[in-house]
Formats: sequence, structure tokens, C-alpha cells
Amino acid sequence: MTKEAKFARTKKEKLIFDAALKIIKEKGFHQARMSDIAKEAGISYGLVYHYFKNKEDLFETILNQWWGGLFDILEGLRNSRTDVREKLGKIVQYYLGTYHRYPELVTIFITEISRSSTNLTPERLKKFMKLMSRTDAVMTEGQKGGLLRKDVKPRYLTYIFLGALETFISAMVLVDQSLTKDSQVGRLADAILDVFMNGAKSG
Amino acid sequence: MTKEAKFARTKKEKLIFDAALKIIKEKGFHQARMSDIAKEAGISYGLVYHYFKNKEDLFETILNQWWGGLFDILEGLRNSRTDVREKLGKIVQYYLGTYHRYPELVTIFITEISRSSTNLTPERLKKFMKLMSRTDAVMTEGQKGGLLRKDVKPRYLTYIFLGALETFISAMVLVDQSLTKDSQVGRLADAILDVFMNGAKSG
Amino acid sequence: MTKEAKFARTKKEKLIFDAALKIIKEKGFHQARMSDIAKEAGISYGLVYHYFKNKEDLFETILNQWWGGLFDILEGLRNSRTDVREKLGKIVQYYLGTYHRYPELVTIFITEISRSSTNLTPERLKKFMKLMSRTDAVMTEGQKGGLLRKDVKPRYLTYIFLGALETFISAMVLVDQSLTKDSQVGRLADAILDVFMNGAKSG
Amino acid sequence: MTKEAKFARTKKEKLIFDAALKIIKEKGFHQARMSDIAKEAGISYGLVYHYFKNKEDLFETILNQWWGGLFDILEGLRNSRTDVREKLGKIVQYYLGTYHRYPELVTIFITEISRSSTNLTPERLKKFMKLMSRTDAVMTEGQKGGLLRKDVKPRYLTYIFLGALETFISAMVLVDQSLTKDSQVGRLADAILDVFMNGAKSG
DNA sequence: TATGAATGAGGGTTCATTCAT
DNA sequence: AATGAATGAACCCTCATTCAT
Repeated sequence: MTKEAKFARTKKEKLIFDAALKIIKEKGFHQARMSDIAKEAGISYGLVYHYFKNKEDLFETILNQWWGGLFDILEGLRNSRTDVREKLGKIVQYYLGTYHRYPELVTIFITEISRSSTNLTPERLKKFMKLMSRTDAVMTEGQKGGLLRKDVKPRYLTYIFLGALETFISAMVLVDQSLTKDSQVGRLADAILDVFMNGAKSG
Repeated sequence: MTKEAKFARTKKEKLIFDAALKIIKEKGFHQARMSDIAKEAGISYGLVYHYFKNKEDLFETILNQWWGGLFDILEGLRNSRTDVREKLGKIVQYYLGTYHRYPELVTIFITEISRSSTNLTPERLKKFMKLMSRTDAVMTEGQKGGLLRKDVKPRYLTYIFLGALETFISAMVLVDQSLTKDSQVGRLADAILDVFMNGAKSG
Repeated sequence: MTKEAKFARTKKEKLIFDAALKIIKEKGFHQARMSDIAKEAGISYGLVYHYFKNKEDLFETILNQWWGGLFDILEGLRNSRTDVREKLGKIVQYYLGTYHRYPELVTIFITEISRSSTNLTPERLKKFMKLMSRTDAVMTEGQKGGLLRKDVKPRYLTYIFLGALETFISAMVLVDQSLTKDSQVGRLADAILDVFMNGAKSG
Repeated sequence: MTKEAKFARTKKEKLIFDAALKIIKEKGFHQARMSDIAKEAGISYGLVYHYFKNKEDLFETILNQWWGGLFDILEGLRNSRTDVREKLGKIVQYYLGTYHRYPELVTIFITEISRSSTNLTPERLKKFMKLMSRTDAVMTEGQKGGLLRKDVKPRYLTYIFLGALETFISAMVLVDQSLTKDSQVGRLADAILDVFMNGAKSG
């Protein structure tokens, strides 16, 4: 089952979805105009409202696309026996992998949600907090298992880990770098993880 | 010379500046209304235009306040002989110290600029790139001096370092945590730096 | 010949008609949406256009249903030899009787047409004027026959008579009162007529 | 204190108020467009929103103008010792007098409120019910004092009285009749009252 | 300096109507 | 007959900016 199957019941819906993705990435949530999206999708203005209740609904659909996949991953980590590094690797892979196929989706998440408190409805904050606490759990588990240092709060490790990961991606966005090969994705994931685990220090 | 002196030629100007800071933090750049800012400042909205050319000008002034201080620090690092860790510490201190005194300013920078490509005018992108390359230089220097690992591109180290730092702060913003004591600032700075340098791994 | 037969050539047509009646009563002419009507009728909204040219046509059909019956009555009064009170009684009975069977139809007539100049197309005004002049004729006849006072213009008597009648009904609508028994209708008709003829004064 | 003083704090407000009155009379509440009102008032679109929060607020202001005066009258009747006929006369005079000076205001009340259940918000229904019960009280008092017949419910008398009055006026509106002389107002009032009290019957 | 009235270009949303299937 | 996707003209409301006082 592809990711698209989750939301795109019709071809037009997918068309609008992708157009919205592009426009929001360019202009941000608030600046994205419905008319821009319609034009980008090559359809009439009113048709957007045929498929989505309103702007908010369209945006929520987009975000849920991201959150859905992410929570699937996080859920999978809960009962998994793999070690911390591998678990964090799964998270990195979700970010990078999704960026590989849906660059705009990841960009929107990072720039419009992960940071901007402006767009944080209570509903969104709740999801965000869930991401944090799930990652915390991985960190705590790592500390208990003796793999992660105990002198730093798990929440702080979460901040640093996710921050490194997200900024990495958003910086790539700025210079419009795309991940065209799967090997690239793997190497980047390793770099991020390795620096997080072993530090930037040499030796 | 105080930071205020750089821009606040008059008391009213400072009043507007601070009001804008607060409103932009709450609502974001685009959502911040001039009338909100005027109301917050306790003046008529016509007067804002007496002191600032327009919305853009007001926002640019605010951002320059941040950039000015940051570039002062980065400039100071160029010819300094201190080691890498200390140099990065200076950057961390600028972020945290400014957050201590001007929480909104740092928040705005991180949420509205550092990530959001939406607000990136060419002018702003230039400044952003300068921050990147200056930090790159520190990393490169660290690699040459044998202090930083050489198997990761300096630019990548920059991403990870700044990302960890910025997300740390923006996450604190979300939970509305403030840094009331200088000792807190120091400890946080150490934690961030230590994890960046030595990694999250125990032992 | 039933009233329905006048317009409802098909079952679907009747379905739409009744749905429109209900929706218009609830929301008024302009606020009634074609989609509401279709949904109420349980059909697709495209089909409404198969049976009625457009919104205006549908509404006109509804109003003609009312006017048709009313003019039948009024026509019957022209050459009738019955006295004034009985003639006015026939009018009252048409209003109350139709309200009994088609509450919405009467409501719509009173609220959307009888009063509101908003919805008055020249066509409708013409019909309205016809009602007035026909009632005038009854009043004039009553004056000539010595049954009605001559010191008040027939037109004024018409205003007062129809006004009392219509407000009576529209007020009942407000409190959602329905006429479930024929005896009720008769009593109400008597009350209205009696007050109109003999006045509210005691004795 | 003039009626205008109650609402029109500024000249522009009055300008908008009068323009709205005219447009609403012509098109009805829902069909009245803010742009029409602005154009009619000879001002820019946005200025309407400077003086009135929104369409609803503007319309409410207009209706309160009517209700305010009417309730003043009704309140005055409560403790008054004058007889029923005179009390009802006061009500008639308020309607006709206001129509004399503000034809649109009365028209709007009758066509858009008194009848149309479409526009009846709970707030408005409350006011409407107050009018009814206050008039009921006058009728009841008349019955107790032996002046009005007791075989008809007070509420029914209210319906007939107000209905006659309102239809009288709305019919005048239809034929665009205006009351230019005060003497006309008095004579009409007498006619309505006399028919209501003594009936249409001759002798 | 200071005020807030005034302007008008947008942008979100609704809904009657058409039309391909 | 029947469906509902598709269109686009309206219409409400916001808000940056200007300007007379």
C-alpha cells in the first residue's frame, strides 16, 4: 500500500494534494492561497472545495500524511528489541526517505510545524508532543541499557537529535539539494547518527 | 554600546520595536498585524509609519538586531586563537544569552528565518549563508587542528551543530521555558556542546 | 382534481416540490439552496434541473400552487350571492384550510410574498394586486349592501382584514402551532371573522 | 433627544445607517450587500467596517433603533391609567409616526422581522415575544375593565390588532404611499383603531 | 509628533448552474 | 433519467498604507 492510498481517493484529490504541497512549500501555510493551489492543480477555484472542506481541512490532510507515517514508525519502535542506534536510524530513515520521495512534505513539517509555534493548534501540539515523548522513550531506554550517557536528560538528547536531523534537512532545502540516490540517503543517515552518537570530536 | 542603541533612536521607536517583537513571536511574521503592534505599543497605528517605513522595514530592523550581534560574535571568532570548543561555545552563548534577555528575538529568528524558506528574501538568504560559512570555517579549523573528526564534511557538522542548538531553544519556547539564571544558561550551553563534541554515547 | 395534479406530472416532481416547500419555509427563498432541496428530496441536485428550469422556476411553481387555489376561490365569490361575511369566511377558510394541509405553502406565501417587497417581481405584484382588488370588491359590495360601514375605504378594510388573517397565521407559525382538527379551523375562522365584523369591543 | 442621537455618534455612522436602511428595504436583509450600502453611502467599502463590526452588527443596530423606540412606548403603557383604546392608539402612532419619518425602518421591521421566521435569531425572537406579551397585557386589561370582549383570547386579539396594523403599513409600502401630513397619520390611526374596536360592520 | 478616518486590493468561501457520463 | 464533478461569479471581511487634521 503506497502512502498515496491513505488519502487520495481520487485522481483529482491527489492533484490538489500535490499542488498544495508545492504551494505551501513555496509560500508557507498562511501565505498559500487557495487560488494558487487551484491554478497549480490546473482546476477551477471551486473544485478544491469539492474535495476539501476548506483550507484548514486541506492542510490538515497534508500534515496527517506526514504524521501517519511517522507514528507508524514510532509505534513499531516501541516493542522492538533493536538497539538504540538502530531505532534512531529508523527515525532518520523516515525523515530522509520521505524527503527523497516527498521533499515538500518534509519541508512543510519542519518549517511550518516543527518550529513555528504560529501554526500550532492544540491538536497539532498534541501530535508534536507525542513525537517528543516517543523519542524520549528511546533515549531513556538507551540510558537504561547503558548505551547512552546518563548525565544529560533524555528530553535534551531528543532536542539535540531531532534538531540536528531537522536542520540538516531544512538546510538542504535551502540550497535545493535533493537526494537522488538511495545510497546517498544511507550515507547521510550514517553521518547524522554517527555524529550524534560519537560526537564531532576526532579520535 | 547597548544593543538598543543600534536602532532605538527614540523611546517610541524602542516601544514599537518591543511590541513588534512580542506580536511577531505570538503570531509570526505574516500574521502580525500593524494594528496589533501599535495597540501593544499603546500608540496609534499611523505613528508606526512615522518611525518605520512599512511592515517590511520594521521586520528588517528586528532581524538586523539579531544578525548584528551574531556577526559581531562571528567576526570576533575569525582572528581568535581560542580552540574550537570555546568558539562554538561563544555561538551557543550568543543564542542562549540573547534568549535570556530577548526571548522573542531568538524565537523569531529560529522560527521565522532559520527554517522558513517562506520569508527568505535574497537579502536574508545572504545573511543566512554567511552564518553557515562562518561556522563552516570554525569546523574546518577544528578539523585541521585535529580536534574535529575529518570523516564528516564541515558543512554537515555545521548543520548538526546549529540544528541541535536551534531546536533546543525552539523546543524550550514551546514549553514556555525561560532561562532565569545565568547559571542555567551556562549549564545548558555545556550540555549542548558536550553532546555535540563527545556524542550521546556513554563512556 | 387534487391540488397536486395541477403541477406534479411525475412522482419525482412532487418529491422536489415538497422538499422545496420545507426548505424554503425553514430558510426563506433566497437562503434556500438547491442542494438543500435536492438532499431533502433524496436525489442528486443535477436532477432538480431536469424537472425545473432553475431556482426561480421552482419557486414560481410553488407560488402558483398557492395563487391558483386562491384565485379559484376568489373567482367563485364574484358571481356568488352569499353575503359578505360568508364570502370573507371563504377566504379565511382557504388560508386556514391550506395551512392545515400545506402549512409551508401558506407560510411561504405570507412571509416571503405577502409582505416582503424584496421578492416582488412585477409578475408577483400583479397577482398580489389582483388579490387586493378582488377583496376590495367584496368589501365594496358589503358597503353597498349596507352590511359594512361606509366611513372607511374598502381598500382599508381589505388591509385590515387580510392583515389580521395573515398575522394570525404567521404568529401561529412562530409558535409552531398546527391545526390538527377541522373543528379548530372552524373556530379560529369564526373568531377572526367575528372580531373583524363586530370589533374587539365588548357588548 | 432625537432618535438619531441614540445610535449615530458620528455623521458617517448616520450616513451608513441611512444607506443600509435604504438598501435593506429594497433587497431585504440577506440580499443587501455591504458593497451596495457603501456605494449608497458614498464611502469606501472598508469604512463600513470601521463603524460597524460586520453585517450582523449593522443590521442589529438598525433593528435596535426600532425596538428601542417601541419598547419605550410599551413601557410607558404599563403603568399608565389611560384606557385601552388610547393605549392601542399609542402603539399605532408609534408605527405610523416612525413610518412617517423613517419609512424604511418600519418596512424592514415588518417585512424582515415581524413575519420572516428566516431572520429570527433567538435574540430577535425574544424581542418579538416581548412585543406580543406587552400587547397581550393591554388586551387582558381591556377585558378585565369590561372594554374588550372576553370570548376571544387576548393573544388572538393581539394577533388581529398587530396584523391589521402591520399589513396596513406594508400594503402602503407596496403602492409606495407616504404619509406626508400629520393629519393623515391621525386619520389612518383612527380608522385602524375604530375598525378594530367596533368592527367593520355598519351601524 | 500624533491620531484614526479612509481606501481598496485581496483572499476565503458559497452556490446556482452546466455538462460529461 | 440520473449523477455529481466542474465552473466561476459573487460576497464578506481583513489589513497595509495613506492622509487630512
